[in-house]
Amino acid sequence: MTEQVGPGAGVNGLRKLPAKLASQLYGAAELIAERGLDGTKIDDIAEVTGIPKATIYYHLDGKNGVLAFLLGDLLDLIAGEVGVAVSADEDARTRLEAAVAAQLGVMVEHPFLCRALVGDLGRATRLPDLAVALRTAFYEPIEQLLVDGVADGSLRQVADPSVVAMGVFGAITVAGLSAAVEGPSEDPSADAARLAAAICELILIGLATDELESTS
Amino acid sequence: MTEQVGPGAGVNGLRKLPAKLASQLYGAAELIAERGLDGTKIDDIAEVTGIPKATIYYHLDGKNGVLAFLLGDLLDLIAGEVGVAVSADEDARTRLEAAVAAQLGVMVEHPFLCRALVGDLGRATRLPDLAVALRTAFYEPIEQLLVDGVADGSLRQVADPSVVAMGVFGAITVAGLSAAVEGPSEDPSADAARLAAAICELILIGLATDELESTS
DNA sequence: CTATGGTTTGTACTAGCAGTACAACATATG
DNA sequence: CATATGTTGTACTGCTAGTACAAACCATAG
Repeated sequence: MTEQVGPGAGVNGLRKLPAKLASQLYGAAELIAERGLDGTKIDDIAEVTGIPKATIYYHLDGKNGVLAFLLGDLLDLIAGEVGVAVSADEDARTRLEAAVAAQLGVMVEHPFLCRALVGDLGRATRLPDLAVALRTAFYEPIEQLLVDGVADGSLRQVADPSVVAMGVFGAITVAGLSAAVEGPSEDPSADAARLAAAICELILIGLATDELESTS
Repeated sequence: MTEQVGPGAGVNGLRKLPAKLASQLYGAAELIAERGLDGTKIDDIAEVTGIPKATIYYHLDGKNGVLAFLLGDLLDLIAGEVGVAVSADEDARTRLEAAVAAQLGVMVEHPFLCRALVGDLGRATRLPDLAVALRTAFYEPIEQLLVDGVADGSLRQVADPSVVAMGVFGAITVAGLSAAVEGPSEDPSADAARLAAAICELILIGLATDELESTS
């Protein structure tokens, strides 16, 4: 309905955006995080970023374009960091711990983008590129690690791997999101480490005491 | 900014809505789930529900009112079912399993409402009632169970309870959401049971194999 | 200096939709 | 029947996303 095959650039109008404009655009993240994309007028974005409305429209595909640009960046960042963690030369369990830390690290460092992401999740998933990027950045690495872990013996075989992977993904992401909502952290890396430790504890050794281990 | 102290009814205009209209309104859930609230015109809602626009505005506070009504219902439902599970006469671990099952059960049975909820999460959290209801329905029961579990010895003491509670909440919710996005299930109760089993396995006994249990 | 082609920006305009106003009508209740 | 409460169609207002376009701006090459 909305976009077909953008003439030159990617699927949106982005990707060739001059560095200067890109950096200015980040100024809109907080606004969008606070009010949601719909509560944010294009003219407001123009004002806080200092980029005139006409220029925004020249490069980007309107409001959605702005969101797509910002979130696309965040997702690339996460995918990158997590990718490094995942492809280290360790057993899967260790890499899983590293991946958790990596994802939470990026999230804690970019609270506004994270909040914009949750707040406009619906719209984001309706932007085809972003839907894919979301999956790639967040979900797939975890899924892969669970498989690897079974192979190398560092993680347990579970009955329903895809549901478990989704659960792990949810645990990490919601923890990160809730931290982002609290507002910018004073010591991001410490905060991220704290979150990562708690989540790893949860997903690796669980909450049960060492008595009966039967489930059902 | 938006609303102050609604004259008569709750904070929105809802709660006294005639049963007939209420049931008709549910017809809008699928639409909103699919397109997001912003992609949905009030006139569309009027058409699919069969309730004339003027009538909608007579009872409800516009589009947000519709969303608030639908999600408020869902949240009450979840809070109810989970509440029953949580207050049973069992150890905390068993109640946690029941609560997981209860929450997932309701979610699987109302996929469209769930999708509407995620899709417009931003807006939902910006509607004061809903923000509270969200917390009450989803997060608080879990938090409480973790505390109880430590007290009665059925769950482990963790270093950072609030982060862990958030993680548990995320695991459950994201699993349920992802099931909702797949579309309506053919056998909701079986599906819910499958999800619940997987999530309980994850959060209770974790993924690590029984070797070294040190976390860093 | 001048021509050419991309970029930048102000201004004015169009179109679509949320929300409102209001009058006519319906239904119930005493 | 009278009054109150709910129901609905119709017409209107106001806001804002997005577009059109022309005038500047800036580079590079000749």
